[in-house]
Amino acid sequence: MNMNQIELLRVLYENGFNLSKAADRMHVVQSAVSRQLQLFEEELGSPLLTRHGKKLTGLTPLGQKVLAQTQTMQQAKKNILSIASEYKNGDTGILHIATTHTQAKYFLPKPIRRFRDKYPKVKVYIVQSSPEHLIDFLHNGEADLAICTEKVSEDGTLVVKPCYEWHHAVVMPKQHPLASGELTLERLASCPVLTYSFGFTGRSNIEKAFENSGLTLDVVLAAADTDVIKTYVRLGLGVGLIAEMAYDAVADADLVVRNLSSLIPSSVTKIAYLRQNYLPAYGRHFIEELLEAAEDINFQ
Amino acid sequence: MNMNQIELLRVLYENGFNLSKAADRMHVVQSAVSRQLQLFEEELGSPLLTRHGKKLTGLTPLGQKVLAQTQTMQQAKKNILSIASEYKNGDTGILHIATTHTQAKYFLPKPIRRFRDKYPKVKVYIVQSSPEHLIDFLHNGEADLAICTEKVSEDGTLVVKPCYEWHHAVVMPKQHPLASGELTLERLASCPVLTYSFGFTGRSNIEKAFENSGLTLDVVLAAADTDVIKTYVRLGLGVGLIAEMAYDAVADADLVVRNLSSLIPSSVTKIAYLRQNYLPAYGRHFIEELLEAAEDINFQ
DNA sequence: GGATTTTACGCATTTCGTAAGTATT
DNA sequence: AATACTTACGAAATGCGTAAAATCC
Repeated sequence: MNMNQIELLRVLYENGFNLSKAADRMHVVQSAVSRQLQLFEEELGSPLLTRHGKKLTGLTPLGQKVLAQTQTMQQAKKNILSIASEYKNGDTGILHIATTHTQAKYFLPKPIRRFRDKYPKVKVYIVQSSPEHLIDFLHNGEADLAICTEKVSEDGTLVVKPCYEWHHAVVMPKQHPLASGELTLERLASCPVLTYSFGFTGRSNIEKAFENSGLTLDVVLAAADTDVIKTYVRLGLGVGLIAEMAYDAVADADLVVRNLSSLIPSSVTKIAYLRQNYLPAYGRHFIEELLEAAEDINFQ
Repeated sequence: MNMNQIELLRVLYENGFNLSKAADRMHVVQSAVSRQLQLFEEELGSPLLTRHGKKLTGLTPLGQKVLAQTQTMQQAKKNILSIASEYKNGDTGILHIATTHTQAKYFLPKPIRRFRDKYPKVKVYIVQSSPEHLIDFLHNGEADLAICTEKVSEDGTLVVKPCYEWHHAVVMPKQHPLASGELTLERLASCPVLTYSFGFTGRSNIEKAFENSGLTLDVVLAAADTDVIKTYVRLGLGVGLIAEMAYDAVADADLVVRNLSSLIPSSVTKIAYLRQNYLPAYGRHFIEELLEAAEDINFQ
């Protein structure tokens, strides 16, 4: 068993069990990986992959379990290189942050700015995606940290730190009827509503609030992106249910914002990373920056 | 970076950073490991080991961190071989159980007997030691499971399952004054006491009970082993504070036993194993046997 | 027939072992 | 003086690439 065989299994998995593509990915010829796979299976005494004739079709039950182990091995290898690089190069490196549009635009700017002042030689790459994919990015090594509000299941492989608590707010044009009078779920339910797509930015908490009241929300437009929602609110399509921090007092001065903290359960944005993923010192400091920025919000 | 270099670091650590011994352990000549170490350090760009001249003296900070990673890599490698072996050989293998004398003698016999009936081809090796070393056995791969009452700190690397709850009891010769009348901590404190050594079989709970009452226990003999304690109780050295399940109604019929459940906090014996250690099916079934045997005790 | 995997064989690289040299205690 | 580590060099083993054959769709 050697590193290349370990890597091969993962690369095969990521490339539809296509030996030729896996060979390309690993910068060797097909015959080489074919041979290595044979040797690996021979050593283990059982096939790792299912075949139709010669063609590889998937993992055997054994292969699935072995794949899981190879992933921790490769993570450890990656960690070793990362640790060594940290010692050699000091405060240089890349931090891959998986997050959503809302966090990237309304929460991260300040902590990232402060982080960059302290660690000018560390590059910060924001990997933006839908919440359900953020954790995947952690697992497949495309991100070091995930910052998200929903879908963070604690399965023991993740370290999850609560970051800050926030509420939703409703935004609407100034002349809208909801702009005055008491705000109730009933009145909200009577309006066309624009809000986040399923799985985005606390959408599930919005659902929950209305379900508990036996009301149905009339969502006429769902978007992943607060700016899209605000754009259509301005066009008069309805009121926007957005994260409170996504309202900008200056840029959104033409809109009325009303807090929904008493109507919709608060959401908690969390920081997550793989327990087995080594975070260099600058990564840990970045988390500290996030938590400091979060305190400003939690105690405001 | 290859597997041998990874293994080398751990073997060096386990052999006092002695290259020659490490070479023996790995069944290669010294010059080979010397060269491999150089190559590894060269690849990482910094030394892993501190040196006085040519002699290796210890790990650098980098080496310490890398060692931690190499250990997870080797664990994963071990898991792969174990998984493959499980597929090839079915219900055969070895289960290494780290535990103390008390558990081995008074709790394990029944579940092990039942387990052996179901898995006759699995060998059960009991690695007996002091509680403080049991967890070490897990970490250095000498045991798959640990069964112990004390010193199980949950640091995230362990899976800890509570197994059964039990109390201490006091045993004494039949004519002893404590054999009749109300049992109190005061009366116990007035007797010479024989009990477990520090760190053994709930000894800390005994301490706690007396400390809370402001009483001092007069321990005239401490042993790791219930049978030793009972032997000296029979010689009249004092009363024995032992685990309730260590009293055998038949063999110990010459002794009086009195329950201390109202005086000394109950202890919980736990099952622990490394989260990252792959347990074959028979290992998981063994845990089930333990938990079943535990239920008989908990609900008796 | 195009794509994919396997097999065969020679070449290149890596790793090891022997042996000698250098440093440490 | 004995033990421990490094260096040098030839030998063995390992892994790769080219090319051709076999198989799949």
